Amino acid sequence: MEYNAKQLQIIEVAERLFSQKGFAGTSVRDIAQEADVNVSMISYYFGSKEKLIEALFQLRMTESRSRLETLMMLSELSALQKFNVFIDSVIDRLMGNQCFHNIMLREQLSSERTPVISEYIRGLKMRNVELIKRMIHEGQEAGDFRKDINVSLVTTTLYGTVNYAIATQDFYRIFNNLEHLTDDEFQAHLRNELSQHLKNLFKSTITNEHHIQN
Amino acid sequence: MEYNAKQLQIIEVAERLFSQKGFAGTSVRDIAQEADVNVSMISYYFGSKEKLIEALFQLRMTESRSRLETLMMLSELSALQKFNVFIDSVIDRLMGNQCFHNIMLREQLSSERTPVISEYIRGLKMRNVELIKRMIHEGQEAGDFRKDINVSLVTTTLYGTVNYAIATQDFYRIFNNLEHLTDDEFQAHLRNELSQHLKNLFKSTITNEHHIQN
DNA sequence: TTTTATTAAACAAACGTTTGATTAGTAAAA
DNA sequence: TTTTACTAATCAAACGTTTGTTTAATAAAA
Repeated sequence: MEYNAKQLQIIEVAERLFSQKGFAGTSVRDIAQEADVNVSMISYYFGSKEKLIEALFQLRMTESRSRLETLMMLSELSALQKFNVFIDSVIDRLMGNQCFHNIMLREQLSSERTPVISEYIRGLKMRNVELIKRMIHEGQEAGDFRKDINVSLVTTTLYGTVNYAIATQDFYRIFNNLEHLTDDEFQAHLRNELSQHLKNLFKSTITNEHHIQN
Repeated sequence: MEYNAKQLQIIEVAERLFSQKGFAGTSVRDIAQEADVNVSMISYYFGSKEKLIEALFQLRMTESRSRLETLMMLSELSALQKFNVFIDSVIDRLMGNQCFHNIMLREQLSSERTPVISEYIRGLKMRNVELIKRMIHEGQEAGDFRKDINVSLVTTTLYGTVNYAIATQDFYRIFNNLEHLTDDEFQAHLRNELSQHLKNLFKSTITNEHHIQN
């Protein structure tokens, strides 16, 4: 589906408002006002408020589809290096699309509100966890990774940490006295700290490192 | 504040519905119907829908207040043992009150919807992260823990993992072929796996263990 | 009797959506 | 070239519902 400038404007405003106030907490009049269009244009272009959020999901999910999969395949990196690349890509993806991933997280908290969206999310999650599974198995066969890794929970910690860090970034900023930084500087800082933290966290747990040393 | 049976019934139904459909997505008529009371009883007892969710927060937050703090103080456990006790207590608290913590996570995703509730959450988060900070410093002074631990991000990983695991438990269940378990069995299983996973994760990263062995 | 609890009905406001009219641009017919 | 026909975009207004809350009357409890 191709969208014209006005349609994209509506989608982008909707994304920001849904992220800030939730789907039910945002009225089509809110969206219309901020996007500077007539209320009826939303029904006219998308059919309904429900179809609008579906259009948002369809747009954002096809955007980010499978860039990573190919990158993971053809590389000559070690399993751990691949895993580190993946960590950074998750951080970049989530921090670079905070509004959308905020909406997506909220949707996961609701018990199956919309079949269409649930299906999008399930598909995305399945692809991600399968990717991690393959990466870990690769490392295990090379003898680099431990055998007793719970793939689901490694995935959960990775996405859970990044999601929660984004959700609570205001608290993080205050608690660590980073209010003197500009917004961009703080975002970069958080990215780096998250990257370092997660790489450390997983390195010592999924590799055989300290087992060999015994 | 003391609540009678009918008030508690309203609060509990509201908690379940807010958790399932969000605050804005739940109408007072929904709540009244499921709680089997007249719509006007909500205004009568709580003043407004907004005050109802504030009452819910006040109730649930005073319930769980500071049981843990005392337990942490007087114990003769090692720093790592204390940390493990803390991990289990977080898992128990969040998994034992999934509806409420679902609501709380949702509130954190919204940018400061209600000052009262934001303040409750900020206070709780501050106490939790300070508790972890003290625990980590204790371990560092005993020489058991590494010096370069980011307290905020350790906290983020702990709460982020448990929150996200709860939010995506249906997916976890399917992906790991655990549909044959009863709901209770699955909950117990998830608890155990989470506990083991998080203890492993943190043990290797926050202790000096494999540094000493070098 | 006074206070508390409960109800059905009513309220204005906000909701998502539809309507019918109008505009501007393009294509077809004269 | 002028006229007619058609289309997509836009709008203010109105539609019927649902929203949270209040009211006024009644029942129960103190």
